Amino acid sequence: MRISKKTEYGLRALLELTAHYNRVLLQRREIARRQQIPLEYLEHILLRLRNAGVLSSRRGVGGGYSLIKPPDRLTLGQVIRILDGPLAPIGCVSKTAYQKCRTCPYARRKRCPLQSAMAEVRNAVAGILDNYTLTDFARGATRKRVSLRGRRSRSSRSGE
Amino acid sequence: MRISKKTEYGLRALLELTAHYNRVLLQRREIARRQQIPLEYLEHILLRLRNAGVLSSRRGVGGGYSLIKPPDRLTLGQVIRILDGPLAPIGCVSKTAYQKCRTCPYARRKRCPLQSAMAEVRNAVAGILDNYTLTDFARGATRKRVSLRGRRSRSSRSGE
DNA sequence: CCAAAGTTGATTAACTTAGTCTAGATTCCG
DNA sequence: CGGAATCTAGACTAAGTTAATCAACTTTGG
Repeated sequence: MRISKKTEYGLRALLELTAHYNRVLLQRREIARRQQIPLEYLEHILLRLRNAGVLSSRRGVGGGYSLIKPPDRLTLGQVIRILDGPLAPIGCVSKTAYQKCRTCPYARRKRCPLQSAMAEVRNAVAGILDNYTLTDFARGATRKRVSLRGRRSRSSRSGE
Repeated sequence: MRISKKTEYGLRALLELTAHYNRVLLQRREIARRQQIPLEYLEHILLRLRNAGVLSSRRGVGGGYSLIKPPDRLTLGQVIRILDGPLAPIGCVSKTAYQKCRTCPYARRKRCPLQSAMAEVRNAVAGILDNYTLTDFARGATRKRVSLRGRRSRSSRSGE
């Protein structure tokens, strides 16, 4: 049930970008230095977040990266899905990347024991990470649980 | 945050062994057939569960596998740790396999944002899986949440 | 034009996953 | 005892993933 280094680095990079939100652009070099991330590897991660619509960037002199949306509109769940894939432990309980069980002997019956158990895990994990904003994250605090309620962003309605 | 095929197969195999607890020994062949698991791969899994003290086995004619302990004394958390490793998303919040962060710039400060967030996930996951017994699992039901309280097995005091 | 900075894709080494295969050790039965 | 059934153990493999590294290219500001 691990997250990858890529995701760890990505989240740490977003910590820096959250602290600089609405200030100057942050350069890869600076992010890498402060968070002790290998520069060349960080490039890939920032690029991926950019292509996923999380970051914007500008090239050339004085270029760098910044968050596109305010940090209280982006959750750890969204970021982890971008970098590491679905939160669900198993495809058949994923809400954002559902996959039918192919060989499971319970596939056609009312309920599959594995599915019940893993669904419970998925819901717990998504319940935490989809309500944990970058703002909460940067604050190092336990999230404020209702921070997204009522102004749900398009992609985060507790979907796994 | 996936579980591996190995773990999936292992849990499905334990489903069969739970159903046969205190009856005849179950053979690999039979388990593989019923749960549609590649026989040779299943061997590895059963062996690993045996070496971890979960199963006992007997060779020769009429041999097979059986659970060592009653199925309400074994949790999904224990099984997943044996086959897939720690439940924690990141080493520095694991209770059963703690690893100090090596390069994290927060390592020496009061608190690390990543650690706070991931600890919350770990606790949620372990809270579910360490109280989900094979009996609950086989029943396909949501666990009875207090099933282990008061008679905690040596290895499962909510340790990740 | 030039230097700073992001963009992209190729490449790599180590590891993990999912599985197969072969040879050997036990056990039971006749 | 001999042989069939069954588990034990470890080598082997193909494909994929992880965690990088590197080099070439494009864009931007001055």
